[in-house]
Amino acid sequence: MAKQLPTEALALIAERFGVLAEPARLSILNTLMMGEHTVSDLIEETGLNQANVSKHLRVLRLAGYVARRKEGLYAFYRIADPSVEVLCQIMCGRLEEQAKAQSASLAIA
Amino acid sequence: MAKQLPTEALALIAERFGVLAEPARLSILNTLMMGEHTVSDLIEETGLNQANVSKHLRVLRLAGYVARRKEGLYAFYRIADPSVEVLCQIMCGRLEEQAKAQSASLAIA
DNA sequence: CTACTATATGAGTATATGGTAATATGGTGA
DNA sequence: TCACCATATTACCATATACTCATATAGTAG
Repeated sequence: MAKQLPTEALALIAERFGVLAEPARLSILNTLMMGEHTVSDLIEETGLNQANVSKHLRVLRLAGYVARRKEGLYAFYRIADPSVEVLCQIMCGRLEEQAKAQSASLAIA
Repeated sequence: MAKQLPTEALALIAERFGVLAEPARLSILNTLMMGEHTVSDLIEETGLNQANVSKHLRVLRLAGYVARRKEGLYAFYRIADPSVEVLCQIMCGRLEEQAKAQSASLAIA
């Protein structure tokens, strides 16, 4: 089915996954899935501090997951890549299945 | 569409993404997508050393991405979670789109 | 201009993790 | 038993990165 991917491709893919491998960034993305938000909104919603949110947004933006729109003093961020939601849904589905399987095996034992 | 996920769920999801955020592990998974392999096979296919492959396999196994079958001296590993392939395909698709968009914008400039 | 606000960034620190070498484990065969 | 093999694990080091504090940038209002 799949061919061996070249080293560079693997590195790029790993990097993209790495951007999602952070609870803080997932929290930001999760909030943005409900619509466009300013940085201030995100600070409030996620409970993270300002510098932290700003830095994570930078990472997300450089990876192409989110996009920015400036308006006056405010910066509005939004999801720029619809696949984010799909990826998270798949992960959530996996977690649920594994939790179910685990509780089932515990019930047997 | 999506609700705010609890902190614990975010941490778990991040951890799962983190397991995929490693070129070496992706290389192993990529090889396993072509079928069951022994550790020795994987060492040869990926070019990684023995300890390294063994460690990454442990991480993949604990995360539920791969499963192990022992037979005599050999350990056979296989993909245990079909969503791995989907996740990687989505990522590859993103990379291609972004590369296309980037070259297009360069052509304009 | 100054003062204020929202956001971005730089420096420093602490922690996590990948790579490697050495060793341990466990199965096989003489 | 011993020798050998495949795999797993441990210890150590080096690097990467997330968090915090402080500061910079930039827009707005007076």
